[in-house]
Amino acid sequence: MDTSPTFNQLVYALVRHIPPGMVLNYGRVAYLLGVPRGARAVGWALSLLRHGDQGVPWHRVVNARGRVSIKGSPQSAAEQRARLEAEGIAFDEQGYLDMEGHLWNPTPDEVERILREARARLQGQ
DNA sequence: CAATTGACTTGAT
DNA sequence: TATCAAGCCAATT
Repeated sequence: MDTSPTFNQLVYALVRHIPPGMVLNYGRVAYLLGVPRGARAVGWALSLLRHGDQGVPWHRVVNARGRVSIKGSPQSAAEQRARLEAEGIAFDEQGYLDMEGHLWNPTPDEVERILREARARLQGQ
């Protein structure tokens, strides 16, 4: 059996560490996980949380253009925006937020630590 | 195992 | 700024 963590599990592990009031875009999450072009897969992973987010602050992940990017569920998109605004992130009249001032930028060390403990915790599940 | 699915990204128009 | 086409990816069918 392959007990190594799936990509999705690592996505959740990293996203769980995004501080309130900070955001990350899909592409950056993928990059930090070592899959530079896996942005789309990150979106897929987060979409699976639709039925229960299990403490994963999915609302802190937006697209590279700085906008909420949830398709198919207007209510979920509205919820994401509301959660971000509740954390102090403002949106302009066109729905863009300030990525420049709220982009979470963890040190490589921190990312490595997060992933290491995630692997240890998920090992053999 | 091939096709399908999306909360993606970039570059061009 | 809005659209569109391509390229990419893990998970699901």
